[in-house]
Amino acid sequence: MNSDKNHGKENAGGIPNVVALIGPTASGKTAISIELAKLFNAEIISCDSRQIYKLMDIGTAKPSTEEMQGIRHHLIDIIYPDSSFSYADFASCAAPIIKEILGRGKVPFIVGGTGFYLDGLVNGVSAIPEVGENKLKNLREELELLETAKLVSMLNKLDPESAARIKFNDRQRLVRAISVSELTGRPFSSFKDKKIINNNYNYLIIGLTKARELLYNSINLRVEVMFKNGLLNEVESLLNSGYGELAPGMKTIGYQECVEFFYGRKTKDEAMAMVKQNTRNYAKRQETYFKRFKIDNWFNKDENKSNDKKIFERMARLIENHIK
RNA sequence: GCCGAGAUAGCUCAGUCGGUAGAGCAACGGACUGAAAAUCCGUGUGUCCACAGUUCGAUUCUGUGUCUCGGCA
Repeated sequence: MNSDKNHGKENAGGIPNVVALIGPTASGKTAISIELAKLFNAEIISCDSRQIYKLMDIGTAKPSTEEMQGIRHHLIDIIYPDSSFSYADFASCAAPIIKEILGRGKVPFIVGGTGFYLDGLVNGVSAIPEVGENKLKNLREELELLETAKLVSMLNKLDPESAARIKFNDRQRLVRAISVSELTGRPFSSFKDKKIINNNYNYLIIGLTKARELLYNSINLRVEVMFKNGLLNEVESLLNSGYGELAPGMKTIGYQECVEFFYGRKTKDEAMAMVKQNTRNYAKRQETYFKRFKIDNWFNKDENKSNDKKIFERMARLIENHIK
């Protein structure tokens, strides 16, 4: 899967170059990204839907200040766990930051595991008009009370195309499609054209992963370390601060299971086992999503430390060719 | 040692009034237009513990053995 192929682009028309590193959780992105950032005078834009949350450090494997080694990181710690942050929010926040970084003569380096976020930035998001957050929220809450069959028949009337495409049990997508159709007066499926939010940068996307079994081992180990480092305390203090299980930020692997423990629905061991299990399942979903980027710059880490060095060097060469 | 219960998919178990079997979880694969660490979909051959008996046919009934878990000693 690894490739030495030269991806340096001619960059005609002066389109600015941006580098992105994706990979499943626990693949080792953080450490290598900081080393690469040091080498290329880059600033990192986190592409991680959980590290955006303040007060959630241990369970999101957020890099500490020491780990960052002076490399500037963006889009970490930007909201509290009671707010949500959509992929469109990510695209519209990241675009101006990329511009700023380029303005400083530095390399914008997007790093993270939220493929959907990167997708929105690179391929654009749909231009759905603002309908008012409260209206949307109220309608959504109303719809969530309805039976699935009812939702399906509603969507069939409003937008048969979406109804045909959305899987029958996928209530989240049914509710979304109905609310957009209803509030905009246009079928949801009519918004499928994507709009590029930024200035259409020239992206180099690099992937970092591990063989499945090794990845699962790393995940299991990382979860144990999180518990040792006080994940339960972190969750307890979030609960004490009023962030309950319904807060968007708390719908996070590692947090939801610990909440179950504090509510007496699970033992500590069960909670930890569930965190491991859910993280493994999540990593698999991430890998499926990454396939849509159709990149051939994938690197497989293994247990051999000397290969880490080779991977670093190959990535560095790719980046060098891309940004020159 | 005796009495009872059990042995079926990687795990927990259901089932077959005798015609070689199926759920949940795991695993694997997939989808993804503002919740994405979210949400949802698809994929089930496994000496049905072993041996013998009955039977056209046994994973199913009978016997013996082995192992596991209870209880009593």
